[in-house]
Amino acid sequence: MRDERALLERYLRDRGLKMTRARETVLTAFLGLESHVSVEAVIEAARRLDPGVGQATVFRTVKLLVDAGLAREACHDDGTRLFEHAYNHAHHDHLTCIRCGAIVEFIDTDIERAQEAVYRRYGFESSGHRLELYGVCPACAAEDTD
Amino acid sequence: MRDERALLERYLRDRGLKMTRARETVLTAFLGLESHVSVEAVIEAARRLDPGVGQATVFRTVKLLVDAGLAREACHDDGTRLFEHAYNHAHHDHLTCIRCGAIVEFIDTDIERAQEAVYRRYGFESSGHRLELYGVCPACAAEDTD
DNA sequence: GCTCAAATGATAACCCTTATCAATACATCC
DNA sequence: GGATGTATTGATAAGGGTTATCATTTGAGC
Ligand SMILES: [Zn+2]
Ligand SMILES: [Zn+2]
Ligand SMILES: [Zn+2]
Ligand SMILES: [Zn+2]
Repeated sequence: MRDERALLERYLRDRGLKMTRARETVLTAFLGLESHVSVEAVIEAARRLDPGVGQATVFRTVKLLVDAGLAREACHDDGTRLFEHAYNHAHHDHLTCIRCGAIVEFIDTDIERAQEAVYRRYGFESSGHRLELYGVCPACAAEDTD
Repeated sequence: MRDERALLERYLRDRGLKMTRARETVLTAFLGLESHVSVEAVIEAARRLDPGVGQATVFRTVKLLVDAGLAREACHDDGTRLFEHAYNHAHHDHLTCIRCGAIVEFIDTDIERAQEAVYRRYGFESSGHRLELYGVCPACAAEDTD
């Protein structure tokens, strides 16, 4: 939290932008939420801290957080974008339950390595990837057999 | 084309729906396009065949094609959904150039196998996945060095 | 042909996101 | 501390893609 705030302040200062109360509110709200949140969830959380914050400001600030390296866009499959913490939160992929929405974060070195091989095979320079595995989690599968 | 039409007719008949001129137009338009097309592209193609077709109908029909197994939703990263042919078009993943938008379709058995291992590791039942690799294609990379 | 439910197309509504803009808040420099 | 000038804010409107509404038309089966 200290670190994140310092990181944002530095990011802003470096490009002549200002650290404002609204931005502080949005940062605090975002950091207080669990990962994979919509902007709407951030808006609600921010307004619990300060009811007057405008939604346009939250959209703008979340974009700032992404640029500053504090947030990262995660899976967005239904038209709504989701964001997760990016600071001290290494790259990972997602395994999502199509029933209950549970999300498992995982990193698999075999997959990562094989992806690198695909880049080489086609002569592409890598600039990131998005991998979402969909399935039914153990809990939901157990309900099926009841 | 014969097969696809028969497939759609059967799908419709099986659930009391009707094969209409508009649906035939949309099917023909979609099949005549190369893969990874937006609904808007299908609308344009359909209206070249029959200017009177409504856009709502195209949206509805594309959804039907997906349900019937003739189309599949592909990558949609900017808010616009893309669709590709699904009949006689096996599963594959995508390698996309972030400069020119070129798309390479690939299938990598190592990746597929490693994904199965992830499902087993977390006890999930697999129901499909989406893998998009992003990078810079050889042509665009060559431009950079000019 | 007749009948009735399904389908159409024009339009409005919807959701998420971005642009506009006058009013305000911030950092810097006296 | 106070003035200055730009960045930021929040309310609102606009935007793009998609879906809902609904009177009218079309299709399949009898
Ligand atoms: Zn579940
Ligand atoms: Zn995550
Ligand atoms: Zn390229
Ligand atoms: Zn494809």
